[in-house]
Amino acid sequence: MAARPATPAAIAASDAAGAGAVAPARVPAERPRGRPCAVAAGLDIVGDRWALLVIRELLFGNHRFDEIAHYTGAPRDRLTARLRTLEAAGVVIRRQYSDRPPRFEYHLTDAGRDLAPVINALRAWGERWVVESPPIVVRHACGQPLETVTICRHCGQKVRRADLKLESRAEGWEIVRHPR
Amino acid sequence: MAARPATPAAIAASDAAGAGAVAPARVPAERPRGRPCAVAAGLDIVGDRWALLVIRELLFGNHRFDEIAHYTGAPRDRLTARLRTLEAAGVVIRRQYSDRPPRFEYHLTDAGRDLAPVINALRAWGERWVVESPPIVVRHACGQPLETVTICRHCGQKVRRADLKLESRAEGWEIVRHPR
DNA sequence: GAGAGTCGGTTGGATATGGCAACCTAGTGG
DNA sequence: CCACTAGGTTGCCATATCCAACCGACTCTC
Repeated sequence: MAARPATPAAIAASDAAGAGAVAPARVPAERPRGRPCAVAAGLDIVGDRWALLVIRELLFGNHRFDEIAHYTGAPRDRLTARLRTLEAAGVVIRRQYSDRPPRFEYHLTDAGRDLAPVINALRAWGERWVVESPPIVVRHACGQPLETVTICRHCGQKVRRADLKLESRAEGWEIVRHPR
Repeated sequence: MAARPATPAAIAASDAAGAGAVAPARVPAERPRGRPCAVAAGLDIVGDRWALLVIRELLFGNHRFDEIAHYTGAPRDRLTARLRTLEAAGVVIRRQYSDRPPRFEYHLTDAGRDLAPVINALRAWGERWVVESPPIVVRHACGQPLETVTICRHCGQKVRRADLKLESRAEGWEIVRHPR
């Protein structure tokens, strides 16, 4: 598996190095509270108001600051800060495409592209439970509107909640104490 | 907090009657900017720092205020506020299980349970790109650690990004101007 | 019947973050 | 010279968030 640049430690380190003069950033540093969990760790990176929308636009093929600002609706200063933290987390890379004047584009790394399933799951949920009619239609190669099913890679069966067994490896953070 | 006008709450209620009928919902009034999009609409409901962690715990079987506060690490006042907005959005319901003293539990609605794929996708991403070793192991019924694949329901093929065709139905919000 | 503990919150105050418009720099085009 | 573009930065203010402390209505234990 590829490099894993996104550990909170790495972020904290690169932030301390003081590369940019921007936003003191909400770097995770520590999450002393709460269950240790990959979900929480992921949310530390993409769990704010704009991050996933930025990544949506990058997946759509909009790579420039003004495009992203326009299509997400994020305030420009927030966008600047978020792009920096996403870069520090290894989710996007900033690429200069013009020397003079200096101009930049933002692209997804492998880690960033790998967020597509998260966004698709969220889109599916939003379409089902929130919006009236989908403002964006995603079609699969087969020509039909995309409807996704999640299956287990090992056995090929559809994943149902009842079929999952959870096991906590963190002491003091047991799961399901009262399975009500 | 401006109570979110019972958008999806109505859906859950009318779900029984409404066959395949979708959402008498209206797109959240309060996102005047940015591309209209089910992802953004979803994030308006579960896109803050704590919402998905709360839902994670409810999926784990922890239904009481103190449990949720402890396992998520959310400050109690934030938790109160988030539970209220999630309730207003129809994602959780608040259930009294004791009259005297008054005591309450929080449970997921169908809409809330339907967020499991989002959380699983996020867990997969976090395990791959953020954490060193998964603090929680999810096993499928087949006995193997769960690894998920997303497939298209129509054709059964694995969904790859290159196979997706996007089509915006919102005027002025076209997609992919430079598919770089 | 005194004291401690449980549960589901509120309250107050400090701090961090977000939103907005205006501004800046270094160019290009006319 | 002027207008315009891209990619931000700055200042100001409003709101959200964090945290610890507190509270009310019980129950449990001694």
